[in-house]
Amino acid sequence: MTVKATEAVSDSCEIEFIDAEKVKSVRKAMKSANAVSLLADTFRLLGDPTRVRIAFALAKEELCVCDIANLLGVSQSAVSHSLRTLRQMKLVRFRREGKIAYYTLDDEHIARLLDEGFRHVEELV
Amino acid sequence: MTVKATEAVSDSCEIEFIDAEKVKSVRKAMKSANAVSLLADTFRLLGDPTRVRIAFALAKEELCVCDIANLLGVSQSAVSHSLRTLRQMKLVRFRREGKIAYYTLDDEHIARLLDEGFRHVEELV
DNA sequence: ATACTATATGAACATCTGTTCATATAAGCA
DNA sequence: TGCTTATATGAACAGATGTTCATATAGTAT
Repeated sequence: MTVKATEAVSDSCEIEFIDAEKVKSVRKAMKSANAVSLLADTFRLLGDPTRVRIAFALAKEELCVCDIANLLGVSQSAVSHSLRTLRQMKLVRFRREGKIAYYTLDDEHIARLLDEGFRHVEELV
Repeated sequence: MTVKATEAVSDSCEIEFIDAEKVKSVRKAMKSANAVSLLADTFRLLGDPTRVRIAFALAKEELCVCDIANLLGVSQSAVSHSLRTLRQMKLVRFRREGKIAYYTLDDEHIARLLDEGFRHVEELV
């Protein structure tokens, strides 16, 4: 079902499209570059064992920086840097109580991402 | 509610724990290092705009390498490299039909990860 | 066989990322 | 005022990552 292309990329393949119909429908459903970029940023932040553990811990309990560091066996500085990037992408939020900063997940989507993700990897055995 | 610690990390904070109870309960719930590592790998793979778009496209339609490359405006080589890493983490699977390799998402978890993720970023406005 | 083509892959390169170290800030207490 | 401590952050460095380029492989057709 090879069909002529309307806008093929020169470097990709010689023939234009194998199935132009499917490509067209997917192109129509495709998310905006901005949404894709934000989502990739979100996943990239979670693409690190330390931050996965931080996020998982914060899904269970509100915790301060010090307790997170001790829980994970990671330096305070490393945790603080990680929390900053997580904060910038709105994955976590925090409140200050005197000297202590308490962090939690920012919304339920993140907790569900973790759940769904763990369900996936548990199938990998 | 500061309590004595049983196993604090020296480099993290001077005092041992702010709230040992919460830390203890989180520690009990914590996933294995292996599961965490696999999940971080999974997220890291999706932490790239090109691969997010590939995964999203494959959530909609089964597509060959050539059509993915044209759809995204990316070189065939880049797509093939990306598909390889996605394949290695069991995020996608493929079937061969003659010269052509058709790819799809490997399981429903990945599609749900994308959905949940997009729902999160859409709240970032 | 040869020619063509869809896909795969190794190497190289520039860019990005996570941690460490040192230091700064800010809050509580003497 | 000082002293202590919980957190934040900038700089730097080693290691990882995505793309490109060149080339290899595998399947079709002549």
